[in-house]
Amino acid sequence: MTLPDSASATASSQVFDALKKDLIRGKFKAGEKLAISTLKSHYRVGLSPLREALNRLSAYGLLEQVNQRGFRVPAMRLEELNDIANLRSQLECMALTQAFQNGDAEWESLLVAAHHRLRRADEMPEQIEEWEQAHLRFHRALLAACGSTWLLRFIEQLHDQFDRYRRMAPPNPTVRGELDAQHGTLVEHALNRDIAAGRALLDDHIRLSHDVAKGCCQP
Amino acid sequence: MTLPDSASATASSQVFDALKKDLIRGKFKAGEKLAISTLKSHYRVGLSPLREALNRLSAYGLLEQVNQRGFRVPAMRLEELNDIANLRSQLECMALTQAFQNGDAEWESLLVAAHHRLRRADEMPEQIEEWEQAHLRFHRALLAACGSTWLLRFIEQLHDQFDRYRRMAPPNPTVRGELDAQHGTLVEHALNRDIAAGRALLDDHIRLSHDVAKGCCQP
DNA sequence: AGTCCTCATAAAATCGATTTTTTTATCGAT
DNA sequence: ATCGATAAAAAAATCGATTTTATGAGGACT
Repeated sequence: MTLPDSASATASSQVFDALKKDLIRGKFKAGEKLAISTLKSHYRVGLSPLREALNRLSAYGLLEQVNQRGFRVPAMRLEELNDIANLRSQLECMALTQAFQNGDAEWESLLVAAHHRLRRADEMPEQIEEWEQAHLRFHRALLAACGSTWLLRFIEQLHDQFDRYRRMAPPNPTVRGELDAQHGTLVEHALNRDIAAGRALLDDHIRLSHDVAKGCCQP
Repeated sequence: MTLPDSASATASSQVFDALKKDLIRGKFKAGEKLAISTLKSHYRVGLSPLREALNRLSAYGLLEQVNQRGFRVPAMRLEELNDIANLRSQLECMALTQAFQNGDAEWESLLVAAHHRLRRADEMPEQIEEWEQAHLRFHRALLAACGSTWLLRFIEQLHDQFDRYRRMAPPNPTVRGELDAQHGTLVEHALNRDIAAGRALLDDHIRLSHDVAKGCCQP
């Protein structure tokens, strides 16, 4: 008897998820070449599902593939971080505008709920992964009502890219407190449908995270 | 002795390219489920490279993958076409602004060259694939100098999505002539660095293509 | 010394077969 | 007749082995 899993995970998708998480977490060195046989034993999967996951990850932009010489973790370049942060700011402000216009009561309550979970996670600084997940979900919830599937897709992709840099950088408790406070204010602006204030604050928020993330490129 | 190929293509990347082309061309029915064994014999490749290509294509958004039940060609929905066209317009106008600001002489000459090739292709209406390639390259060249790798990446992805709809729609010779003319005017605006005119025209251009492409959803 | 070749090794890519899961077909019970 | 269970067939996913290609060490030649 098999469990009625939400979506019975194949080995491919499991190792995809695990690898994605580890790549964003910074478990691998930037620029490192991945040794397939090592990954195989580490993630306990066969060659085929592993290669399928690696192929998906390079199409997603978390790996680089060169044709006859395997897979490589992308380098961390300040120039690219700037590109990611700038674009992220533009796209998220675009989405915020639409979300504030289209969002209904259901959106509001999901956003408030996501924010509540994030504040709970703020209180337990030792559980990093829980906070990271709550944080990602909060930002998703903020823009979820924007109405554009493709915009959300690109924003998610940029967010993952951005996090790869941010999580590599040394933490800054002062700034961290400020960032946390901004989340609450963002919710207020959302409930007030104050687009101008929301955009300005989200832009600040990303700029501030950007400053933190820069710490990973020039030590 | 092996040929010093530009980048020795693996079976995976070859079938990826071929499948991508066929998907955009509309060789498969929308919503169709892909029969792996059929593809295998059609593209003359083994299972592993084929599956790797399919995985890449679903990460790219040209296929949908459901975990234990294979790969499916995405349906064509008017709503999605609208989303793609809107976002494409926004992102391309963004890129155009930056390209007009940053573009140097090299950019100008590559753009003029790409336009020249496109006009040549216009003259031979029977060679569709050649025109399609020239057209894609022209639009790439127009925005190439924008300076943002990630923006270009997303635009390329949206362009592929858009083309899947456009190429399914019945051709409209009248509009087609107008669209062709717009390409020339876009080059003029680029050389004049007239950002406002360029954005307005590019927006029109996409809107007009959008109208044509709509023909595929409601026959 | 430096460059170019050759061979040995390691890694990537591919194949064919096997295992697992889904889909379809069949049959019996209500 | 419809529903549900079961068995057979088909398809997807995975494995292990093989083939192909890149990498690196050694040696001959200029």
